[in-house]
Amino acid sequence: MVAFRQGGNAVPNSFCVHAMLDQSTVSNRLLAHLSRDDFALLAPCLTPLDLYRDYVLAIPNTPIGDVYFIESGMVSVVAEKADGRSIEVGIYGRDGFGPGTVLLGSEQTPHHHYMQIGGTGFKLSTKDFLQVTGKSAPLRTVMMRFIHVFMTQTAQSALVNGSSVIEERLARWVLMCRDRLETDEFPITHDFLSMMLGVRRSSVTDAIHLLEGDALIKATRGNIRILDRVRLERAAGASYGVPEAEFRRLIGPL
Amino acid sequence: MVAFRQGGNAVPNSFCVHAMLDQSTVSNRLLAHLSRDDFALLAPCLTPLDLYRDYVLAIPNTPIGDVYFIESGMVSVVAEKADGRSIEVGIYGRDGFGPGTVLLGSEQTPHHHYMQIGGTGFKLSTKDFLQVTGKSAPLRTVMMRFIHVFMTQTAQSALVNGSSVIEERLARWVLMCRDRLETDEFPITHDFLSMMLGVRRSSVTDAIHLLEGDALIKATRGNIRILDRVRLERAAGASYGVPEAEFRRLIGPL
DNA sequence: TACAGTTGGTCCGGTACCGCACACAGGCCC
DNA sequence: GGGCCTGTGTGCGGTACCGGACCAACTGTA
Repeated sequence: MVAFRQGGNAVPNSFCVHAMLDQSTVSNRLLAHLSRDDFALLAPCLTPLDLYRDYVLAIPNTPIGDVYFIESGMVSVVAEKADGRSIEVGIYGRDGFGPGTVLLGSEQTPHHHYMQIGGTGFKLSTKDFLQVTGKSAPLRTVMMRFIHVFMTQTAQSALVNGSSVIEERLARWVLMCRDRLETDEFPITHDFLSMMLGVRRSSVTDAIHLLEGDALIKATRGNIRILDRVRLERAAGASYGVPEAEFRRLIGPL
Repeated sequence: MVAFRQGGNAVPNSFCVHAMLDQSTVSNRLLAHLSRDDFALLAPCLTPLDLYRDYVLAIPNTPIGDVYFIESGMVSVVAEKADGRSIEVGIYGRDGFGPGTVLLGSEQTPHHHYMQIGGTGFKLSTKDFLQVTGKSAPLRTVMMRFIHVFMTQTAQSALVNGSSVIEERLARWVLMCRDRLETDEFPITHDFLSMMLGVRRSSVTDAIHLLEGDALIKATRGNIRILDRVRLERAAGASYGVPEAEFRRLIGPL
């Protein structure tokens, strides 16, 4: 779980919970890259919580009450068509926060945000988040830059959905997941992947077999393990890398 | 062209060009929806210019010198893969400005921005833009909200690229184009459309024939005319409408 | 140990779209 | 007029992926 030191007594007041958090122990990249002062501004508002699988961070077209910083696990951002078909337009984990739209002047998002892979994180109320970001321009800039990176990721999804075969898109997804989880192995079913990629479940099975055939990954029931990261990147081809490079350029190492 | 009154002499100084512009005559929706004061802040920095077809507003991964507000015509935002394949991730016209990334703390964008259909607009230097948006929170909010809408559009592109047939996607594109041009007829070739949609040129021809067969559009050499807007929306199905609704909710009527 | 629920492997016919190629038509310049 | 470029119509074989179904294998609970 998360490092968490109480300063005095952790009583919520009208504005923030006075919980003292040690910046050197957080694994969220945005929080870690904040200046000491900016972190001190934000930390008292953060409430650590367990983000179990399927935990809902945001419901489409519904006021966003809380903003989340992820420490571990992974969030899927999913767009849904009126006819019921849906597809993942982006993911974030310890590299970011969400839903970012609150910083763009929209108290709603048209997308689902939910934990695809369980983990932990912090939450703070939208109100507190806007108040704190309103106080510090550098802090706001870090958050904005993440939004830019996330937008790039969404654009990349649009690109590969329209121009890459499933095998490549799967390789991309696995790599993106790895980047955010720090592990080579994570729980995921073919069924979920089929929703993420917007394809048929058995097409995912086929694509997994292709990657397994090249000894890039090893799939077991409800689980995928990466065997050869470098060659997996090669398999993803031009699908993978653009938003990741933007992250490093603007924020820092993943 | 664009209504343009000079106040005194239009000499550039170190900060802004002092050109007086009448808010009631601009057709850009963002500029039109600004408060009188915010408009007065921005207007002196705006230089009107002709945005001819293929005019480049932004080159990928290159510092953005100028920001543009579109008065007429249409911009394509295109993502390109390392293997050369590219696809449109969004469009904007008199509904917006670009490249929005400068407001998100990135002086670059990974995407191409260029005039797909020629028109007119205003430009101002990135420096001026940031200075002005730094002065007024309400003005910044309007710009941010447009970025949110554009992000929604990109996400919608990801969704339909992965889950809709070409005919539907073409119908969506034509409708989006119409929304931004105020005309039912506009110049576009099958070849360009094939790049936008990320499909084969002859697949576009086929899709056009399908829509023509239902008397929804009429295509002539290098030109498309909308015959029945309502039924065209029906043909686009669930592909069309989400970002448009966000625009109306957050900014105002198109 | 039996059962139920979940997950994965596989097979079917069907089709949307691909890559490529070639012919033809509209509009322009000499 | 003749030549030329750009844009459009069309055809052919190939394939990636679809929708749907069924069964086998694994896993948790009784």
